[in-house]
Amino acid sequence: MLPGQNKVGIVETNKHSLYMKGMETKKQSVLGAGAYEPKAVEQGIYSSWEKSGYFNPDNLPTEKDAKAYVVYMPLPNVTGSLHMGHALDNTFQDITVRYHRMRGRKVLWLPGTDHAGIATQYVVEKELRKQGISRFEIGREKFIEKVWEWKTEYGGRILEQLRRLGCSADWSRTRFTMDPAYAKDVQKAFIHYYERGWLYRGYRTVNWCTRCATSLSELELEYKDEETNLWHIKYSDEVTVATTRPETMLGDTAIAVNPHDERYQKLVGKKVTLPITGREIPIVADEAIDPKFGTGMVKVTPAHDVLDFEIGERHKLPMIVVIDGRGKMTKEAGAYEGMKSADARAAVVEELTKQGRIVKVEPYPHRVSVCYRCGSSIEPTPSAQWFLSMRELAKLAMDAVHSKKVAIHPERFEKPYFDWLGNIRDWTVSRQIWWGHRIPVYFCKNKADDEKSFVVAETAPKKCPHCGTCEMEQAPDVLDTWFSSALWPFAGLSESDKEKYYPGHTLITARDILNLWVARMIYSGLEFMGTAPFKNVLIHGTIMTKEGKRMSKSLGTGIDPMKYIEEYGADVARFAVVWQATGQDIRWDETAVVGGRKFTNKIWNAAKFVLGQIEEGAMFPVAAGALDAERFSPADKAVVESLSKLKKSVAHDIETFEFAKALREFYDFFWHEFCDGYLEASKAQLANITDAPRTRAILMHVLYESLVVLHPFMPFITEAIFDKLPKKTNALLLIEQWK
RNA sequence: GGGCGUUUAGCUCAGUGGUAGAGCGUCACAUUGACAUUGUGAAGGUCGCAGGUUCAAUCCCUGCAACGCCCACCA
Repeated sequence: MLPGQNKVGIVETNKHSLYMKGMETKKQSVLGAGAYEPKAVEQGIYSSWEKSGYFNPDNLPTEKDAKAYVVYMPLPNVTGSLHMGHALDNTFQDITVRYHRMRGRKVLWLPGTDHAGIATQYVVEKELRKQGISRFEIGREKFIEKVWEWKTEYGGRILEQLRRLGCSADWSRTRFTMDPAYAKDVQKAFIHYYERGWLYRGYRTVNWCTRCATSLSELELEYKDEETNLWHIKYSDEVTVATTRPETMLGDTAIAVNPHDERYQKLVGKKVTLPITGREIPIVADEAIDPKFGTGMVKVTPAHDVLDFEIGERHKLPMIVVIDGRGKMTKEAGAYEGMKSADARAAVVEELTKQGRIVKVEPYPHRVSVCYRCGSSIEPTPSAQWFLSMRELAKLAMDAVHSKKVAIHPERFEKPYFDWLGNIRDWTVSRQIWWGHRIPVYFCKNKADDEKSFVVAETAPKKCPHCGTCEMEQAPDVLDTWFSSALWPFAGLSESDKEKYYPGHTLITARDILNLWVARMIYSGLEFMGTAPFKNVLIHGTIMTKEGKRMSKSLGTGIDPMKYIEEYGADVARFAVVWQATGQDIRWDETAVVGGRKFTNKIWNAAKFVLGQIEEGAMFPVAAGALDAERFSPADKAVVESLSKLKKSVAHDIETFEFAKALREFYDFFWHEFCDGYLEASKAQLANITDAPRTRAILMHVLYESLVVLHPFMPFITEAIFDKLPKKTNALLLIEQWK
């Protein structure tokens, strides 16, 4: 029973009221006299849903041949807490999931969390640092223990928040990407790729975060604008290069020019002396050089620039490492050893200036790459890493979308998808952090220097095939977090579920992880399961501040959806989000929350009115025959027809992912046609003895159908009202069938 | 350098080849009435700018501008 509710309350007689005539003995609405109070009922309703077991498709009272409808939840990071993006994303998912459950499908919404390697390690390291502990002091094993502790304590928070939002995911199947069964699939995938010859080890210049001390893939980089200089440095009378990074010249092993650049063709094959170090380096010709930029001559530092590394490979240039993995100058940097690279830059410029070699300094706006997790600058650094060849996998992913086996909505997002896959480079999948899936690779201890003395296997071989004596040692690297999340649609399922609940139907997410995650799930599904993991990808808008700025916790521009849930209830938060989510990016507007609040009030009061009119013994839903269409008044006819049109339209909208449109249509119907129009008209009809029974039936009919149609959007208030309807069974609106 | 998106009422946004719409806000009136978290009504828009197609353009085409986002191995 709701607070403020009064089961025995009697409606006061009202002599001035026409429609109340003859109804003095009617009971007050079972919804009581008070306003709707979401805070008082939402948690209770949610737990009755959970207790019912109907979030689990295996418990649904579906027809034998009911088709499965599966949605894989985009994995929130264990470090995360609910933000507006999650609220939008998960409300959309919940709408589709609740809708299809009501349409009789066997619905599974699979939830889980991602171990989020770098992000989580970063958070826990920060926690430890507060206690004055560095991860190196306590060592790998102990550190990982700490992360697990942290995960146990905080990792479930976001899932709790999703419950508060009303998400009807099957929590009994919740997976964490480092659960043993999941880890098994990750290992298998690694070994599978290795056996196919697509996964290989290489020593290359890769993107390296100097703070996290690990490699990163290109999708894990972010960019920051920086004002720097383009220094023109004269190496000799004939050779002047332009660079933004003078300190790396200490590691130069060539000068490159475009082969068609007539100015410099005669220099190709000659040598030049590198200032400061005095080393002689060759001048080579390479197509990658743009003759129009700078002087048309480029210093080549294969160890500290990804493009230069490739030039180096083509011309078999040596690599000289002058900056280490922590961003400090190495022994190779001579006098600059031990300096931070930024300081070395200043020192090198100073020295070159002294030597009169700086011939020009131009201010140069530049974009530098930074780590997407910690924001530290990226230092390209050579290291031994594992790479996944993307040629075949990218083809699988492209074909799936070209053939429309996977449809991306809106279609324009196909372009960035194809652009990325079409120009893809091999994926650096190894990371030098501790928190994550350790790669299933074992090295021979006795031939530690031999890059080829390893075995790829699920467990350490009993006997080392390389030396025959050692116990092999597992490689220290872990996998890129996205390597494991790419497997989510099947690795998140038990073996028997893989048969029943793969593939899914629609993946709903924001555009920022289209390639990082969605593309990788598509080819992983195709490679390992033989089918794409879903038929549709829905990319929704991004929620920004009202000023059009990105919502970000660190900038203090974020708005916490929990605030609205706590203050006005989940339905209002969901309403506000969906109301605004028309497809474009959203500039968050508080007035949508106001609208939602007013709307819940409207629904509650309309229901109160209808329930106050029904007679003893009346039952929901109304039998079709009771509607007596023959005798419909124009108002009756209008509302019944509108409702039936609305129902079709909302169903269509949900199936085509037009959630905002659906909600607005419902809003217009319910508020204006039903409340402003029919409810008012009904008052006169109820006062007339011949019209009253039919009118009551229509009121009941419209209320019932409205609850059904609105439930996917605003599940709590609709369930709260449904609960009070006199009806034959005690079933939940959650599984009421939308017919 | 390339691509994409947006530009409509005071604010946030829908929308359509033929009198321009919503939410919120504003103003007036209504108050024992399911609901004042309300009702009725009103004010408020050369639909970014310039061309073009058309009988007709806010909508289609071209160009421009502003804002935003993404991609790129021009150092």
